[in-house]
Amino acid sequence: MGLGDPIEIKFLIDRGYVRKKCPKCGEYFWTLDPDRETCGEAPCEPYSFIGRRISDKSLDEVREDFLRFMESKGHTRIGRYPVIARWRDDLFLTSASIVDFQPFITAGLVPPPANPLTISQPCIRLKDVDKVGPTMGRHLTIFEMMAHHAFNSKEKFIYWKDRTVELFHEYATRVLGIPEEEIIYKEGIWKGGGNAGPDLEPIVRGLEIATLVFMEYRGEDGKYVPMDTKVVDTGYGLERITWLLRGDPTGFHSVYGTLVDEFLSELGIEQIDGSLLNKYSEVSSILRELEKGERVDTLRRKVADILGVDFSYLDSKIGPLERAFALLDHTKAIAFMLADGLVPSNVNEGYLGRLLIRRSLKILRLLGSEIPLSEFVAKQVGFWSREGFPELEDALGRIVEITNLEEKRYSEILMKGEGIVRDIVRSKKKLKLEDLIMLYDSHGVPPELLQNLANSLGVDVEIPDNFYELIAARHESKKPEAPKLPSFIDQLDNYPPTRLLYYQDPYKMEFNATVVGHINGMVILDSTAFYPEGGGQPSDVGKLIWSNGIAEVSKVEKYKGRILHKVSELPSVGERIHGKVDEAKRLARMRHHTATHIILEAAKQVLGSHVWQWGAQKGDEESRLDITHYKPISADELKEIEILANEAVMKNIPVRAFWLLRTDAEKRYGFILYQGGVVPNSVLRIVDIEGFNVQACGGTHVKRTGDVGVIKIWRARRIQDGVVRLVFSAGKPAVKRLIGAYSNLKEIANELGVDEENVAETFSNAMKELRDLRREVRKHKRELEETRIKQALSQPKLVGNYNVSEVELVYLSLDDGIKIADKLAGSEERIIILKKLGGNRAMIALLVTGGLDSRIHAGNLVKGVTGDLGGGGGGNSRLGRGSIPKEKLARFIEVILKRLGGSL
RNA sequence: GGGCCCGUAGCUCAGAUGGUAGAGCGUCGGCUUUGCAAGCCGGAGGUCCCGGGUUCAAAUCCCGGCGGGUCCA
Repeated sequence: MGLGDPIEIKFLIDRGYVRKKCPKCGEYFWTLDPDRETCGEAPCEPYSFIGRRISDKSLDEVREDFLRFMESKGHTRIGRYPVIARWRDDLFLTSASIVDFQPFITAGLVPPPANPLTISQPCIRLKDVDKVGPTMGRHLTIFEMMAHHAFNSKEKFIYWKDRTVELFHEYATRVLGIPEEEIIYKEGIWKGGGNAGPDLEPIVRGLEIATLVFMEYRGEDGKYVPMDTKVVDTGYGLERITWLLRGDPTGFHSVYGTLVDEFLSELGIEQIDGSLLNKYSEVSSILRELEKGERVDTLRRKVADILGVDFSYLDSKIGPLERAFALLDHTKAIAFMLADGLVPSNVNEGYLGRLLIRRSLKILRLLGSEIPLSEFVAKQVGFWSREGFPELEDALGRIVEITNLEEKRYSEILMKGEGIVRDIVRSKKKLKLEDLIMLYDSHGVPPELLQNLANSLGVDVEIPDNFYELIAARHESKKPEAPKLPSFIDQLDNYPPTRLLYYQDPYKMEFNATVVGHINGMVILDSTAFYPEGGGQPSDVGKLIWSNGIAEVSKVEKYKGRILHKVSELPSVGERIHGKVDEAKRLARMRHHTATHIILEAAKQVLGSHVWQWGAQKGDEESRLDITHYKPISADELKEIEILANEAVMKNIPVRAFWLLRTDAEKRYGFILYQGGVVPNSVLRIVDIEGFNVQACGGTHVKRTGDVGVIKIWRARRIQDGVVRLVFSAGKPAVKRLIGAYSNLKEIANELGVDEENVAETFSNAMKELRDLRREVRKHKRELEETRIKQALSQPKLVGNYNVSEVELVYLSLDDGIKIADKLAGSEERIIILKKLGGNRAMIALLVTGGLDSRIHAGNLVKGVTGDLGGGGGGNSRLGRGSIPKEKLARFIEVILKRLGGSL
């Protein structure tokens, strides 16, 4: 059976279901009613559940009923995973329950935490973010996917298609109370994450409430081939099911209950007539144009037509509601993301968080609300803490703080944007598309928010429909190339995997081994103590020594379990060698590596659980650790982190490294393991600083924290939004630099004549004094120079018809001299020559005042004369300046005076 | 990771084509006013982020660094 074949479920056939084809959408479906025409799903048919209540269960109750039912059918209930997909490097957010188990469990490489299992997983999807609100609850960015999963391997079969459909069927009829004849099963094909399989989508009263996927193929060379593990991947939309049961006017009423009214009254939006909203919801379900990218108001016009109501009336009623609904959804998503440790940023998942926060702020502004966003988010925290997620409450303080910081930053950006718009309008009298693009692209100001401002400045702004596509087009760039595998990668299979001595004993620096082969000028041994580059730890260097040779090892790499040593000389295959790792370097790196784990933990304890390792690089003298944090680390916090880290050192805690099966490790320690990135293995190496910190890590570590020695953090600086880099040293280099720094300090203290404790204060006093003195000196210089210039002006030489004065500046720069001379000359007709000697050149300026410049062009005059004298110059008609060799100065004056005299 | 923008007085920012560093707000002093809101006059306040280069001459042009912002994936 292949993809696209009819999906024949014995269970359904036995119950009398027949297969039909929907004339509207062309899809195949199964129904108990032989006379049924269409597949029953919107838009082929409108919703028929609105206003028809089956039960009034809340979201929380529906969730609990589901999980209990699946437990009664032999499933083990497991807790939710974070909405940030920490265990994956190909996804930022958890977008489906199956995401929790990919890729290792679905591929059969790692056993699942339980089998079969049931879960209700909060998921976030930003793909349909524009539709949240307008579709009255069909689309949400955050929703819960309830699921039961079974992982069928060759060794162990759990259940497959029939049982899956049977489970759904019993749940729908017995637990939810839906009459059997109302359930329609639509056939489909599901693809995602490299896997595929047929699926059945149960439809009830126009709404698809679940997807039952039978994952049995994986993509290979453009074709789908059967998988060894067949996975039952179901997804039950908790929000949709609750909506269906309650028959509320919109999905938001079902999900958010009392919050809907609270939000509306806070926002000052009036309630809308319930029956109109019911009708709007029903009709909107059949208009799928929106999902094809049609504009919202086009959709609304059509609905107004169908309902026979005035468009502008409908628009004024529904518009604000839609925004409030979107705000309900976004603020819930924000609460979950921040609670799960997301730090807003301009990159990665941090950017997705910021996107939702900014969208919400934009909504608030468009609604004219001045209530801080954090108040709405805090309401969500309170609400969902009571509705099954008590863990949100613990993060409330941080959630509010981050939201407020983001709001503050956003208003700053908008204010800046307004200023830029005013400037543009003032100078160009219009706002062009390229200005809008610049504003958004460089400053983050969305054009929608500029319309009011622009109108008030009397300028039209037209935002093209494809504005954001234009932005995207500007950023089209080629995708980063996949990391290149070395050409010899296939030859590696000819050699046995290397035994890794550095894991058996990280302190073993000398060893004996046999050469098993060469590749590309690099040596493969049967075993080695050389650590290859990886996990931010640079590769070891050292020596290989054999009977009649010796070679420097300059670099060590690891591919497919084989370790390659780059050497200066090749020992022949079969040769017994003695290896010596550069011990000093290796020990320094081990200390730095363990110190990295210690500092990370200290930072988490001081700053909060949102702190996550972003990247790290170990060195010999200095290492760095980048962590996520939403504001700069203060000096006090940094001290606290340092003290905590050094206390961990002094406690001399044992550091243990061992291997664990991935699932067991996750169960035992959680996803906090994946600090250094996701390890793509089914077995993880765990580095455990007992009772302090645990991480999955492939590096070499010291035996006890005491071996790290002193930890000193040199500086903390933001390397990008939401990420702070800590630069530190551990052990010897830390001690060396501390000693050096202290002796420097002493020297300065000596110089200042105070003891070390008072250096900072004394120095800042001295600086202040220096500033004051400088100011005073400049004042005096100015006064002295001014009297000299005054004197020169009072005794001008008459050259031709001009009053010419000549001054050599002693105290001031040429610029300052010009200023003073110009001021003193006032409106009198004067020609002033200023000279300033420096090095072996003379700088000169010729100032022409009182309108004389209509007859003499100072710049040209200077340019001509200096040019003849081996210098250069220029300027405008009032002021000419230039420079010449010092010894030509007298000649310069002579020529200038001659020309002034003769130029009549 | 890639692109773009920015760094000038305490703050917000001007400073085409290189040639005497400015404005508004704030601050200080004075005047006007019964007082307040405010108005008028005057003063102080600058390592033009740092370092190189080009040039007779760089806030301005070029290169590098540091710092900030923003967009995209």
